[in-house]
Amino acid sequence: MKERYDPHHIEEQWQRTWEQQKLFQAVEDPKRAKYYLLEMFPYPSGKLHMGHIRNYSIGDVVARYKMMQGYSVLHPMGWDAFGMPAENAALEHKIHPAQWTYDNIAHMRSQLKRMGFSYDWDRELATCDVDYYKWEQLIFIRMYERGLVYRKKALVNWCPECQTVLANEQVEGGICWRCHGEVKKKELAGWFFKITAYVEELLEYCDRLPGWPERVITMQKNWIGKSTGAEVAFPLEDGTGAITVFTTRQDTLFGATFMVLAPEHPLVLELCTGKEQEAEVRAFVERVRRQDLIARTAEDMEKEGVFLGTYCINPLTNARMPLYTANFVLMEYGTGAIMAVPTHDQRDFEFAKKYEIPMIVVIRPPGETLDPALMTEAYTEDGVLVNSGPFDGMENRQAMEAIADYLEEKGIGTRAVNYRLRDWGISRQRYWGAPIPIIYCDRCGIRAVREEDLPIVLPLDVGPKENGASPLPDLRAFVETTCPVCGGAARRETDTMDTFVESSWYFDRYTCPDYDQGPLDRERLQYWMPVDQYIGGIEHAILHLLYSRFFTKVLRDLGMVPFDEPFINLLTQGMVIKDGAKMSKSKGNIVDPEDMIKRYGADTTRLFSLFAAPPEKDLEWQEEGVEGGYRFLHRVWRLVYELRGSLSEGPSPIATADLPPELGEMRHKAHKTIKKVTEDIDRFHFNTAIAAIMELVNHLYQTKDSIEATPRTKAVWQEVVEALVVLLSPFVPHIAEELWEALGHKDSVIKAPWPRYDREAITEEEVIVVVQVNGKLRDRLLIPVSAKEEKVKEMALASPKVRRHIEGKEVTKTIFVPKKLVNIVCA
RNA sequence: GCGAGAGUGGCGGAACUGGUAGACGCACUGGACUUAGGAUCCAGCCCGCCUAAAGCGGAUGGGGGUUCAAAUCCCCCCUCUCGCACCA
Repeated sequence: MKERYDPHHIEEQWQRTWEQQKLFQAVEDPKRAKYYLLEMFPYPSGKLHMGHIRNYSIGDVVARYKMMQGYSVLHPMGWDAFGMPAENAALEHKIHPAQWTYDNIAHMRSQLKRMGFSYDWDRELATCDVDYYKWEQLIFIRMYERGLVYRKKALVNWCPECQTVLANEQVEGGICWRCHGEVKKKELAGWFFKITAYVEELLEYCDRLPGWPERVITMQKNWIGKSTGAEVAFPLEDGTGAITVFTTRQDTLFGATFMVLAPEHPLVLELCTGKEQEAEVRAFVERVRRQDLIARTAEDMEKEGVFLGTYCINPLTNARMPLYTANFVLMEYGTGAIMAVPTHDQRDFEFAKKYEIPMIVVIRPPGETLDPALMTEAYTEDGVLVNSGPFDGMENRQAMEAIADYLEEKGIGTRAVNYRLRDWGISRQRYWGAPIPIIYCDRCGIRAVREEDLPIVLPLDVGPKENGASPLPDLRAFVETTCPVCGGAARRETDTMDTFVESSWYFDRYTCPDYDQGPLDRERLQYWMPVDQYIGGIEHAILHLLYSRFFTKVLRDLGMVPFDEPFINLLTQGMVIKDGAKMSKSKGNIVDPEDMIKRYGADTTRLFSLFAAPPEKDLEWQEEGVEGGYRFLHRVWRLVYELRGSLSEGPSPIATADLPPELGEMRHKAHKTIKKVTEDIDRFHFNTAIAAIMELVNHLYQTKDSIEATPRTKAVWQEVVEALVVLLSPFVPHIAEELWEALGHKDSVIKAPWPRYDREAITEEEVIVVVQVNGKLRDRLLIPVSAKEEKVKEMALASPKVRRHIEGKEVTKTIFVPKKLVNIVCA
């Protein structure tokens, strides 16, 4: 054993050993309980960043810990390898996206290996491999057959920068999630996954995911955005039809005084045609359409609209209601038309004030009356109905039900449910993605590729065009094909799939990455899935996590997977921060993991990222803190080095009972540490687990020189130092292996069973009992645990420090908490 | 505006179900060893009174409450972070 700890000397050596011995190979062993630990796979952007290091260090602790506990562990790694950056790099560096991607994968793979993560590399997959995406194409076809995929022309989110369509989930406040550019609206045909077919189940199962963070669940529920109310038909005055609206406030129906249609609503132009307002309406619609998305949905956007020159009839009051079109009504939600109740909806109120539309109060606040002329804002709270015919005097909550019943009876409307969730648009007008397996035939229409004709291989002999556009539409060899039905000439779809499709099922494929009879090998899938613990960033709270849940349900209904939800437990780790801001190139506050490894080694890098903050919180990267971790590892090394002569050769049984006090104390401390570290890892408190190990090391330093080396001492030292090394191993595996070997072991430390604490060793014989007078700490007493309540109270009262404070006072009460405290209350 | 979470030393953070506030680490200060040390070891390190110690008092964003006892529970307020945001 070397005198000094030298991480560079040992780390790569152990990494080679692990690889050669295939120590982390996952095996489907029916005799053992399985544990599937998964971290979100990375996009191969070039090199690892600190966020990756943190994510994967957290995962590795859990994986190694579970392995040592005897679980059969699956801990895989792979690459989310399709996507835009590869195309950008292609243009910038004149390199093919595939080349760029595979180069990056090679580099990042070596970085991951250099960190010593316990992956089963035999299961590695890259989503841009045909062997992966061909199965995705098969799933697409199955979904198409079931009507879960459809094509439609729609007003979609278009990112001019990325030159592609984005799904709703991929637009954050009008900004592209990837390039942060402004998103426009554009009319375009594309393919959609019918995620709305599963909306109820996705919502319902939110409450059956107790292992997920509350806030992720909340975000998903909000995104799904279920609201219940009614659809009501308002007949047009001229009898030519009706306008249907969705409302959650049917209790305010008697107060609806006008109607508003979204500018994109198909009836807008039809209704104003031939009216004197026509020109004005057309101009308004044009103007709103040109407004960009962000401005139009901004909160402070002035509400404006124009009268269509037409009226509806309120089916309950028979009142005439003018029809408007206005910028604040969205075509995407509900029916694209609303009934407006200015007295009880703030938006309608503002609009009505501006255009001087009549207002009728229909809900009276408790003990008050409202005068529309005097109102300065809408009254949106609960109350009692007025001006509502037969419903007058009813509580509005009840009126919601009563009026819904009434509408259904009269055939005017029905109860209805609305969701914000829209179908998932998956067409991307990009090259570097999985081709959508569809063929257009002039005679037979749109046809799915036949299963036996799969895969539709993405041609690699072309790349993005000079202007960034996809080369596929111009590539005759790709586009020109034959119709699977009539055999005549036909064209291929040239859009590729959203890369979120790949990441929606990769975790399933890890269970059987070599399976060639279909997407998934049921037997192996059944053994491993669902994922026991998933770890990744909060930024996927909706996107990837919602899509994956949806996909799981689809695959279940296609008979491919036998479960409802993919991830039992989810841990969302915080960001890595430097100088108070997220690490980013533009801020210039990047710490490159590569530098950290060069300077301190992988173990120190891992140690700091686990010690500096609990996983779910943001982590501030501090160089001094890293130094501290490095120092600690040196300290551990030196401890083992100095004790190397005082250790026994083999294990020998030890009983706490007959040990001299300082040895008993040492065992006591060691076993308490085992307990603490085990409990802390179980609840992901890695920072306090490491702190506990540090305390043990400090204790050993304090006692080591005062203990004589007798055979019995050696046995205790051996036990304690072994425990120390084993406890450290999930966090800093390389140094642990080296020390484990120095302790005389032939097998890897990962083969050592996770230690169990000895109940007897952690039993306290004496405890410190705190004595308070009127809740203030006055003394601490060392008291045998066996001491009875009366005895302890007696001792407390006898303490001079206590007596000083109760002198001359009357003791009214004494609180006794066994093994903890005595509180003497006096007047 | 709505929803969620968080405010603890100079800093990162501890404190599981109310029971010693500040574990552990960083930074800082002093000492030892040393040719030297930014290596290592030991000690100190919330604030105030006091030369110091003992002692006493104060302290977990602010204010109030419950309790023998509150960082922890309840109410009000302030600040910050995140998510949603004209969703009818």
